[in-house]
Order: sequence, then structure tokens, then C-alpha cells
Amino acid sequence: MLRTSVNYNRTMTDLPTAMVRMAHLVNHVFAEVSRDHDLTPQQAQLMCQLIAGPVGMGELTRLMRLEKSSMSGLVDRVERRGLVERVRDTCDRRAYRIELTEDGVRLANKSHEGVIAELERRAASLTDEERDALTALLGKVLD
Amino acid sequence: MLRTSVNYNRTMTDLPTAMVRMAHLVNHVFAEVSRDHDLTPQQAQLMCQLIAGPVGMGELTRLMRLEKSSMSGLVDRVERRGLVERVRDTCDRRAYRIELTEDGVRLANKSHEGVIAELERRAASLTDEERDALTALLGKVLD
DNA sequence: CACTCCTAGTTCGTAATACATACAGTTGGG
DNA sequence: CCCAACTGTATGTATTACGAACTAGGAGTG
Repeated sequence: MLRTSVNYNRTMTDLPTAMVRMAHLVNHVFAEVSRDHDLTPQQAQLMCQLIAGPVGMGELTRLMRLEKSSMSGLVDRVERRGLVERVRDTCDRRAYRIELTEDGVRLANKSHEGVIAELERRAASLTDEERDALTALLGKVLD
Repeated sequence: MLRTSVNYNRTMTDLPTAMVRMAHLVNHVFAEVSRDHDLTPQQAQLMCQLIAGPVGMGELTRLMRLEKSSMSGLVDRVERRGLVERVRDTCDRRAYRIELTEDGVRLANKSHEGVIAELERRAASLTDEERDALTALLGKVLD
């Protein structure tokens, strides 16, 4: 068959293009790892946001850049799997804190570690200096 | 635990985390630009894949990492908007070449330029040397 | 040619995603 | 107390994504 994609990766003169491809790679890794744990990428991302501790719906919508109605549904589905719980906020009775269950903690950690490990693997070709430089440069763009 | 001495505003000690955040940023930019042009991110991504020229369904599924049934639907919806056409391959009568229409070319270019421009804007804080270094480092990881 | 296997895409059914809109309960300021 | 603002849900719609089953066109072998 026709093989057109030979000269494809080597000519990387463009920073935005490199950024887009990096995003594509990360999305792919996230999708693979999620699937390994029987989660959708969105569900896995949600779980990862909760590892550090319970988060309210409003904060979650900001973190994941979703409308609140979308977040409601997402939390619904993850809650239905017993990975997450809605706990009433004691101070504000309108609000919930979304909290990982015991199973949820386990799965969230495994997913998070899976993503990190795979990304580390992809970055393994870098020297220590290059790693530090890349981290710093990404940090600068992300500010 | 590894702790680099690089201190930016945020505590960014971790390369994988930086990569994930970069991906999140790019996804966001893509979503915003797409929305400005009345496209979904997936539709915009498809259009961008076609800027260089017509592509068959099989190649598209590989490029976008989708199942062929998903790609069928995606092309359907974009074709229904008149942005893309299925053209029979002359050599293989099972195959199609997916091709941008005139409107499609216009919109694809605008979307592509929009994404590039916004990412350039985000990277504007980098010096020329830093830009080159970041591009090269991303390229190395992407291999 | 007949036969078989493979490939290119579609169709269909299902679940998840994402949004806008409309809604209910709560909070806090005047 | 009243009401605007806020927190989150419910509903309806379109899109996304997948797998399985399918059609039809190549491609190789006897």
C-alpha cells in the first residue's frame, strides 16, 4: 500500500504544532490508561482531581472547564459505580463535596500512576538536563 | 522524592504533570477556537487533517485514533454541513478520499490559524532561544 | 473461473459527553 | 422580610465513540 507518512515526524520547525502533537499524545495516553481501568478519560480525569481531597461541584467545573450540568452527569455516572460520593457541605447546605470512596481512591491512584508512568516512559529518551529544561519551559508557557 | 530547584509561581516539579497541563491547555484552546467557528473540536481537528490534501478514511482513523465507525459518523456530520466531500478513489472502488469543499478550505484555514495564533500568544513569554529549545525537546519526546 | 480471505466503509444499537435552558433550594444583603 | 445571586439538579438535544454485523470490492490460489 501507499506509504506517505515517512517524512512526517522529522520536520518539526513549528512550536505550536509540537504543542498540538504533545497534547494529542497525552490525550492518547490518558485514553489508554483509562480504558485499562474501565473508565472513560473524563471519568479518570475527574477521579484524579479528587485525589488531593474532596472538591465542590463549582470548583470541579472550573478545574475541568465544564458546564455545571455536564459535571452533574459526570459525577452521577461515577457515583453510580461507587467510586465517588456526594457529601453535603456542612457550612453551605446547597453545596456538595465530591469525595472518593475507598474503591475510588484505589482506582484513582492506579490511573494517576499509570498516566505518569507512561508519560515518563515517553520522556525516557531525555537526559536529566533536558528533562529539567523541558519542565521549566512548559511551566513558563503554562503561567 | 525528586525535587528540582526550579521555582515558578506554581509548584511544578513534575514533567508528566507539566505535560498533562500543557495538553489541557491545548485542548482548551482548540475547543475555544472551534466554538468560534461553530465547529466541535473533533470536527475542527478533522478539517485540519485535510488542509494538506484529501485523505482516505483508513488513514484518517489512524491519524485521529478513532474506530472506523466513529470516523464514518464524524465525516457524515461535517459533510452534511457542506464542508467536506466523499470522493470515490479511482484506483480502489471501495475507498473514498475525504476532501474539503471550498467553504471547508476557508473554515479549516481559519480554524488552524486561530489555534496557531492563540498558542503563539501563550508562548510569547519565551525568548527565541527558549522557543527553539522547547520545540526541539517536544520533538524529541514525540519521536 | 470459483473460492476464499482480506480490506474499506457503512449501519445500527448503546453509552457517554457536553451544552443550554429551566428549575428548586439556600444564602446573604438591603 | 424580600429578592438577587448562587449551588446544584433535571430535561432535551446533538455529538462523540465504540463494537458487532454487514456490504462490496480487491487479491491470491486452486
